[in-house]
Amino acid sequence: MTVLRPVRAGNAFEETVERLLQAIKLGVVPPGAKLPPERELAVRLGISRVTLREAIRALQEAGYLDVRRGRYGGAFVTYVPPQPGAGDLRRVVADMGTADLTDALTFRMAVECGAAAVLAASELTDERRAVLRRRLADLDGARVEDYRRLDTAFHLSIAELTGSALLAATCADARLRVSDLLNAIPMLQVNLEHAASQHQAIVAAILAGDPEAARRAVAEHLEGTAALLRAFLS
Amino acid sequence: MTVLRPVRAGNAFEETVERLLQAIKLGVVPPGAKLPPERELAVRLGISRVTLREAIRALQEAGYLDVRRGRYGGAFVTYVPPQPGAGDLRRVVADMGTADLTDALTFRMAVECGAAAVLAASELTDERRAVLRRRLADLDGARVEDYRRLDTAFHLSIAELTGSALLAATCADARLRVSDLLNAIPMLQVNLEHAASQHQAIVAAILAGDPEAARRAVAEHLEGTAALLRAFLS
DNA sequence: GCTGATTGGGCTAGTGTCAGACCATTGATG
DNA sequence: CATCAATGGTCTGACACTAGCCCAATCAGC
Repeated sequence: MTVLRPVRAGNAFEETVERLLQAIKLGVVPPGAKLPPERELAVRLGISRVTLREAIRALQEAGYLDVRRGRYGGAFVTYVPPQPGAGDLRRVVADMGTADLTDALTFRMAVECGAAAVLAASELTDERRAVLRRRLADLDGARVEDYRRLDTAFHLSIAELTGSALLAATCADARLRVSDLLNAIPMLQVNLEHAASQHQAIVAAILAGDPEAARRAVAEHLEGTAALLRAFLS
Repeated sequence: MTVLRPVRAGNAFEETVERLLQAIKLGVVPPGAKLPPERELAVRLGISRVTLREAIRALQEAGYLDVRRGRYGGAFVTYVPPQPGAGDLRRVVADMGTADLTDALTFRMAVECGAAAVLAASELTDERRAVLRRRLADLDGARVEDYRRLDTAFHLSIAELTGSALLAATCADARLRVSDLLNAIPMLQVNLEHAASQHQAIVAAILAGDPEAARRAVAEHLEGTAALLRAFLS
């Protein structure tokens, strides 16, 4: 009876905190940048300013934001994704729980594979092809501290380019559910090079209009980190 | 900025109505059956009984439910999916709007293809293989009035069998977004036979452990109805 | 026909959330 | 140095939602 699940994940405050954390951790609002003004953000999130401010204050107290008043003020992101040591990963995996982890990994695999296949099967305008190439190039030239953010941007742009807002939102959600885990994985040179060639394969398959190859390329790419994470479940 | 989208789709009442309608229209609670008792349902939906009752009353007034008091009472489903005439389809498609329709179709394509591929790639227990075969058999032997419900059950069971609650919920959501459209499509003998062979191909690919074939089979299956619906957009 | 368990129906007090108005602070600009 | 636009900070009255309690109806089984 999966359909009679809870209607809402929490109260408005909790969900807002979660959403802002998503924007911060996924690097949608990078370190040093500021969130949109409260009034505008409240409208976009579909909540009242009061509730939004409570959420912002919570994140401020938790050290994610620095809030400044006055013109040119705002809520500035102070959070910088931690450089992981190997010890962290075991803890983060344990924190999440086996069931949630496998659920999240399965979910992400299905959704991202589906998005890539759909994108490959669609007629792509030159403009959209350019966006995809651009994201790939950004990632290739990324400095280590920007890597996760640009990697996220690359993966999300695949879903966004399908033109489906629902699909984009779902992929963002799937990504967030594993972001703490990804952040805890050490970035080794071998892995980065491996990932880079996989990213290229994904883009090549999409641009070639080959859904099967696109799906396979994404599956292989995700299976790498998934296997790594599952290894920590024992 | 897909991540700064609205935090909630509506108030608790609206979302509850939507969810119950989902259960009814998808046939999770078939005609003549009754919803769980209010107290239990309120807990499962994570809302108060007051709000739940408002939603139930709305559905009662809209003719979806028949509510009876006393022991062995409850909220009984009276809704029977309409036998469509061709004229309805154009209206339903127009009601939905071009953007929402293409979004929903893209979303469903991605999510269901992803689920089938993931399921095909996983190690399936004999029990799970049996469930899949059973759903297929149910559908083959279905009477016309049960067809949509069993078709839904078949499609959803693919997502559920992956073991990912997130994926199952997402597929249910995707299905609901097109359910009004599917209900408006006349069920012609040719189409049903066509669908039956496609369903068989899907199951065969999954049981054979072939993600590529599974994805392709689902894509072909969904593309049929998608093309039909898109034709009504002109 | 009684009885008791089960279920919907209704009430109340307390908390969460909202919309909108107004105040306080900041800093670029003239 | 005065101004003013942009932004966070605060308050208020109204409405939505909740938890918990008790009432009313129904019907299987004794």
